[in-house]
Amino acid sequence: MVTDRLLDGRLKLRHLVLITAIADEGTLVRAAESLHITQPVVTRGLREVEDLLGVQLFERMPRGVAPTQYGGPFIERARSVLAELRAADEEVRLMQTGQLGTVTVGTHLAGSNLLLPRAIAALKSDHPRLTVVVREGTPDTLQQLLLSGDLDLTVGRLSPTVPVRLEQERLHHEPIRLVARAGHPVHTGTRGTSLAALLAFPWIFPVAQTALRAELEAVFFHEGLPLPADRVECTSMLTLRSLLVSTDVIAALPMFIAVDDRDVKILPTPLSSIRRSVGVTLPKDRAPSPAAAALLMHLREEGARLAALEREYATAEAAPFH
Amino acid sequence: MVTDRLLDGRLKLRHLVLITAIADEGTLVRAAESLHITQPVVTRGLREVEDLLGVQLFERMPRGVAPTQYGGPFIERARSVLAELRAADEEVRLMQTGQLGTVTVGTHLAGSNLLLPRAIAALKSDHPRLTVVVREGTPDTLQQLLLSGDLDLTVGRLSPTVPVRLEQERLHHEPIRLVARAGHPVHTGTRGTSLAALLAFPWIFPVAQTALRAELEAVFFHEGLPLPADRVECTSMLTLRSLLVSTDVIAALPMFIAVDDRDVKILPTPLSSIRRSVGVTLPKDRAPSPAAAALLMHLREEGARLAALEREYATAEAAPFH
DNA sequence: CCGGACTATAGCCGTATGGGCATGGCAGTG
DNA sequence: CACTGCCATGCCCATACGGCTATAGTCCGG
Repeated sequence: MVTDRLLDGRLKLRHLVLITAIADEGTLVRAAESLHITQPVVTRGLREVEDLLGVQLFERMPRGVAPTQYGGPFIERARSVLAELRAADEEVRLMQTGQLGTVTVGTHLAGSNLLLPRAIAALKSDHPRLTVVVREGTPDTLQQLLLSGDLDLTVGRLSPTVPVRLEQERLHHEPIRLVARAGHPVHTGTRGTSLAALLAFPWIFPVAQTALRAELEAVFFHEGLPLPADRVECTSMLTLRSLLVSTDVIAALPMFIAVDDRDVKILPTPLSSIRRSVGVTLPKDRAPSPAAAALLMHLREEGARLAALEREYATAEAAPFH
Repeated sequence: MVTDRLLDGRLKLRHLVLITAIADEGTLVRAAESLHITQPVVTRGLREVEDLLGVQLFERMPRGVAPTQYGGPFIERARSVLAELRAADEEVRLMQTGQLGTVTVGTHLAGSNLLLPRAIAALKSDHPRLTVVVREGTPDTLQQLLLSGDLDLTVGRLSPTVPVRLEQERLHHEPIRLVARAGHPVHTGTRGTSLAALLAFPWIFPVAQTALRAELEAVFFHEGLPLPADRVECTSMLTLRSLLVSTDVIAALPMFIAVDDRDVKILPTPLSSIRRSVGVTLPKDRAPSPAAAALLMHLREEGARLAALEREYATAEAAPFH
């Protein structure tokens, strides 16, 4: 395998630098100057390469040296090798500063509608060459991917069960609200909007095993109510919204998803116990890549902004004239 | 200029080989085996590169090592650098053996119709990747180009004036014959085909300054005849042939050009004094490039073949029943 | 809990490397 | 003819390079 004459250790990168310098300067003396060494060293270095290749690279002339038939192509190769190395160096540096690279982020519904898109947008305007990969999945799938190293981080509702080797960071609270379509009878109805009254309508429930589902069930249990009899379990956000606007279904949605949608109205029904944190989850042991760190920074920024927004909404809801 | 961390002399090609070996083997121990060195050397070498780059290239795991985010791209770069070097090596070797490269050959009419094309064809079937450049020109132009190094060699009628620093090599004799078109009156005429009788027709003469022209003039002088009154001087072979087949013109042509052409018939008029050698001219000082040497070899081969052909024709012409 | 498979660290060593200086030779040029 | 650029050669020297051995540390599987 190491049968190449060139790669058996005798040829050094120095030699390539030397060759290109000679080619650039046209003279051994000037090449020596440009490399801050003495001329005999250049002569010897050139000799070494030529002996190694068994070929004369430069023709010696009274006014300097000129590439031979072999020299020309070889010089070009040398240049391209050096350029490649410089590029490799540059690449590493860019990756170090997070200007180049890939960050793979997992998400599951909560946080993915506002927090993540905003953070990605901000990240991209900072570092356009950064690649962001977003993968959707259920929380436990995503945790697997995090642990196996296929994901840099996940954004979403923080789970109460803290898996070892993963750490969570809260970014903002995103309250859950019950919603129904804009023209839904409940908005004008006389039966009120108590949880019990809403049991008469069909519901969309979060699919089992999600944190939100568990919380929602806890609410019903806490109020001593049965789960709605007529319910659909749905993971697809698109399907969910379609059902929501075209039928009389009731759903529990993260507040910011509901707020953003004109065809959907939030019900005043209190769900005080459901107020869980949205944040990022990332592996505890290994440090995030620079790219991941950059995204994380923007997630924190946008998270803080959303937290401020939430406080506004909270006070607005508390006000009597709403 | 030498500000690159990578190229300041600390990074060695060894390191690149090392990195790729590690990537290939997946284990420092196996990499060490494949390089026929001991494992600590590999560990240290890897450390050196990582320190140099300020980045971890491989993640150490209990069962071996795995490329990090930085490692992957860098390994690819390293591979491509090494591949480039191998290619450079290969290229030089191919050029050395004449399998790759360029040979530039000059030619002026004689020899260019059979000898050169055949030699080129033979060369190409040997070394398909060899580039052959053919330049046409007058003998003195070509000699200039030979001396300046723009030509590797020329093929053509050997000139009697031997320029210093150039040497000639005879390949075959190519006799000159007088020719006329197939239906030309001279073939059936009663006035014979003596040179004197031919003076009545128009002629095409080689352009001044060529060896052939001088020789032709010498023939007329020797026989005590004036030059034909009606004559055209022509360098273009295409034009010449066109005139030859469409008019009653007489021309002097190298035998093998005439032999090859069905529309043209050779006149039996003897031109004994015109029988000059065709051969190659090449610079005396510098050795021919491998590519040029390869072409030269084929020129000699084809030259010998043509010389044999010439002997056949000569005996055929001498025979009484012709 | 031990053994096996890796990697990491430390210390050692000969020699090739990469540099310098001085000098010589050679081909144009004034 | 002497001068001026260049390149080539020879000799010298410190050091870093590229190996080695021995050993320790860590994780996993049985």
